[in-house]
Amino acid sequence: MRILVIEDETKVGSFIRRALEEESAAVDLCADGGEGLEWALGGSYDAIVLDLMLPNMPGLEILKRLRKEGLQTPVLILTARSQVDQRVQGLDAGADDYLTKPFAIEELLARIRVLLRRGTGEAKGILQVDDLVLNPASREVTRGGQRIELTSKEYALLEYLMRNHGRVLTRPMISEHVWNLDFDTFTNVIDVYVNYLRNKIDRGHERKLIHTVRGSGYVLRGD
Amino acid sequence: MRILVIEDETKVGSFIRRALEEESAAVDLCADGGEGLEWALGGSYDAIVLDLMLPNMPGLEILKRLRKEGLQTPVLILTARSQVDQRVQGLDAGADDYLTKPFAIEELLARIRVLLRRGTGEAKGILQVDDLVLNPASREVTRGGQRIELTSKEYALLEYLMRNHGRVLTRPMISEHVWNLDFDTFTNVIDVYVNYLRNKIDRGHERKLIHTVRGSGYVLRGD
DNA sequence: CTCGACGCTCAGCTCTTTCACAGCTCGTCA
DNA sequence: TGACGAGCTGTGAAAGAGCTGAGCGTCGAG
Repeated sequence: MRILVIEDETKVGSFIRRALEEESAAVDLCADGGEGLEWALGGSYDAIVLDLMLPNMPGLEILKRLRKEGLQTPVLILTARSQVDQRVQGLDAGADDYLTKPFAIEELLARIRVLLRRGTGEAKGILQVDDLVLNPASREVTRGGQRIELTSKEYALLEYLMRNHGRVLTRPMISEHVWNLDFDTFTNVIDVYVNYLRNKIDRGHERKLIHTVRGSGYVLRGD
Repeated sequence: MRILVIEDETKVGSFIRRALEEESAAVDLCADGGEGLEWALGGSYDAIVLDLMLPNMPGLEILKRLRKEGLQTPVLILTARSQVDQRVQGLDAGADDYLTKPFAIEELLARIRVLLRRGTGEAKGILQVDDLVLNPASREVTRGGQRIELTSKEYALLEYLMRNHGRVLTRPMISEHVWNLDFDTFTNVIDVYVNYLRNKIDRGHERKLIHTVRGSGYVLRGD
């Protein structure tokens, strides 16, 4: 789960970042409007949180440009309470939802989950591959009805695999989405965590869901 | 698939290289501008990734010279966020697309796929010859709906054959694009791998797709 | 402060993949 | 038809990709 937060107030920004990271998201925080636009265009994010009051470039402008470029990523805008008109303009410009400051962080998390769900088209936001089920809202994972306990990183990895099931995910892609690293670390963390996941998810099951694609990466697949 | 990456930051460069190689591309990495120009002109690449900020020679200069020499290879330029003007100049100078740093590797891969597709004119990037189908995005190959498992090299070879189906490909051409070797090694690896592919793709099928052109090379052809 | 959970590194092991090589087959041409 | 060379293929060695158990540092809870 890769999320971009464009917010100039550092306190608010880092607060949001922290909350999202505790939900196992990989978060990029950006305090500048123009910069934020570039990041959004190049970053393949799953969702964007956008403050409408920014230096250099008004948030509304960013939003319009993103949509003009054909970017479909869900955007949640933040506005001051008083600025009703901004909010309306924002929604018109292609925002998917809004929140007025000040807001409860719980509220923000909940709304982001809704947006993510909308994107995948999965019913009720629940991800399912074969008899493996992941509920992002409760962070609960089960296989064949059996509950599986995962650590934060394991969960993040599994969620990424499930949201992209059937697609081969290369190590650089995984490292970017789950670890938020944008360079090669020459470690085998990913292999290690895939192994952890296998032990918890595939061990003892007839049908394996996590498959290695030698020389390429990994793929989560049912059939 | 042969790709040239001209990028002086070694970390970024090797990260890109790795990502592309996991997509079965043959990658040449070059950290110097002048050298990069030579390579690009001499190398018959399918695509070029060009950082605009390079030592010795500005990336823009390289691009202009390439186009002046009549090279049509698709070029994806990388720019720093702030340098909007550079990017514009780059596009004017003949770049096919751009990406601003930092970018998600996934985004880069996706854009390169688009550039490659543009060349071949294939719809949605899916390659098809007779009932043999290759999906570069998911790295999946099927014949007559039947799934075929390929190793990395086998896949790279098949992709090359399919992107050039109907054309006779000589051994030096194959060796350059799939193995990234530019001299004759006096081996018969290519014959060996063509044989592997035949076993997986043509064996048991009435219509053979891989044909030997004695004294020349190989060709993938339907009917 | 202590303990356990977690994130991660590292090194040794396993098994696939890649490739060299040699003997074979088959097409071509005299 | 026979000789030659191009291409095919079975065998096995070497490399390397991936797996996994051991262990270390950090952080938060008790």
